[in-house]
Amino acid sequence: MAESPRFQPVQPVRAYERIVEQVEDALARGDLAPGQRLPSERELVAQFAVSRSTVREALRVLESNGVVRSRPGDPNGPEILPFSSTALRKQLVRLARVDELTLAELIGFRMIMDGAAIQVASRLRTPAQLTELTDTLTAMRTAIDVDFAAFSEADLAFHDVIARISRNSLIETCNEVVRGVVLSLISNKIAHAPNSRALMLESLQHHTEVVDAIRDGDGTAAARIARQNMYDYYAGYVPEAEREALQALID
Amino acid sequence: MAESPRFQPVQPVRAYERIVEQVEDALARGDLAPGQRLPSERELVAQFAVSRSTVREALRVLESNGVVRSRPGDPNGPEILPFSSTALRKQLVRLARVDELTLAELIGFRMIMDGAAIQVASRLRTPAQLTELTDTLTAMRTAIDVDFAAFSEADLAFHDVIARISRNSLIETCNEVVRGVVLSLISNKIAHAPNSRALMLESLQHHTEVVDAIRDGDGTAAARIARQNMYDYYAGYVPEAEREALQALID
DNA sequence: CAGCTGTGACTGGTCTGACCAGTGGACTAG
DNA sequence: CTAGTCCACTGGTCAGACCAGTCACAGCTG
Repeated sequence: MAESPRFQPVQPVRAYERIVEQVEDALARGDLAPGQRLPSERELVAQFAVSRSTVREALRVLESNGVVRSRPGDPNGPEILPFSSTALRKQLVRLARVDELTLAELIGFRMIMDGAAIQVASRLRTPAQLTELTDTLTAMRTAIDVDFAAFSEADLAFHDVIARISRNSLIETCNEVVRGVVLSLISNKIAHAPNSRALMLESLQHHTEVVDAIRDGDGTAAARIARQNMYDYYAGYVPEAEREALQALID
Repeated sequence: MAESPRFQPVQPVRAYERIVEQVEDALARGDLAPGQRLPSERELVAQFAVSRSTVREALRVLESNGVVRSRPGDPNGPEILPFSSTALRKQLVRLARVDELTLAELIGFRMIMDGAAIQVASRLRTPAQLTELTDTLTAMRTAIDVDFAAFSEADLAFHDVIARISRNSLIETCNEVVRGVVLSLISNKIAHAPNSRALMLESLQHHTEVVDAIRDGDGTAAARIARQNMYDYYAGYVPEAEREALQALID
């Protein structure tokens, strides 16, 4: 033989995988859209010509991936869900536990992403978007007197506006996911919330400085301030030995 | 009643979910480690006191999440897998399709992450690590004469060293995942590989400039060069209207 | 007529038991 | 000690059954 073709290792394809594949392809092609319904399990049994066990295994995988949701008794069948970052977060949490991701790595990640989003935003922002930012600042200010939860919500809204301005939803999705992981790690390790009002005031001050820098159009400064703020906020939870890598992110 | 406690919406917990939960908890606690084996399905039926269907649905979910792998006939039972970014990538690909993530967003993400890693690396690098970097450069140079695949491999090794120096494996994991998504998107849309040798030479030149900047300890410059290089490399695939957001990342 | 209620046809969740092709370790023959 | 055979066991799939829950609708009540 002239040349042995490079063969690929082959593993058996299970029936339920073909079903998952077909559903995901239909979703990618647009034949299936969020909000639509899948036929009932027994109907799928007929369409795919397999047993109900097989259909159910496929549905369990799709459900675990956040593609569909089944509810018993629902005559409309399983529902196609809109994308949510839940599954992404789940994988990241797993990565954090199994691969021994440190808190410092997660915070460093957020410092990078948040700083970058603000840098882009200060370049691309329109005057209207700038006032939108200042509006969220006032919303944060009033939320301080209400509740810590309300303040968190206003904070989220702020970052949401930043993400919209920077025209990169991936950044914001990652930010949100990692933020959730960080919070869960911290609340697992440390019972905190000491003097939350002072924290909120400080955070508001920081955000105000960032918006000022964005107004000036100085993206580098805005990003530096944002990273510094996040460092100040979280560094207390990070072992001293790992702080150096975070400080290196600030200049 | 004095104050109505805030009730949580409740959804039924299915039996297979409890099984998944128990396995993942055992993994998080360290009672189960990659390489170990789960009991066989029929043994699990006895231990969890449920039917085989239920056990199998749990195993399908775990398998879909990259936690275990079942092989028919294996008397040792399902294998606990080490973490791999495959599941993470799967979710990201889904995000890209369903949430209409643009190529520009993905590339912007990589510009940010890669630049940040290089910035940290130029601050933290030891002399030994610096020579390690130059070593990978020479490896890339020799790989050019071999194969494009070999060059890609050397390129990956370079970024691996960067990640190690910057002490943040999350950055590198995300980089790798997004890189895979970008490549799949590009190869789907464009049949390319024109004059690959010139591309490799140019890429090598860029990497050399980055290492020079790292040697000088100028993190800002190193990061800018890296981002500029990535922009040059990918901008051709991005619609002009979306390039502005990428350019804003470069300064 | 509007509004409530009871009912029944369906849903998904779980179980039982069965068959098959394939695997790998133990056992045997050399 | 090695090479080959064999068989207990594995996971993949199927068929059929039961249950609790949901929802649409017919029919009743005011």
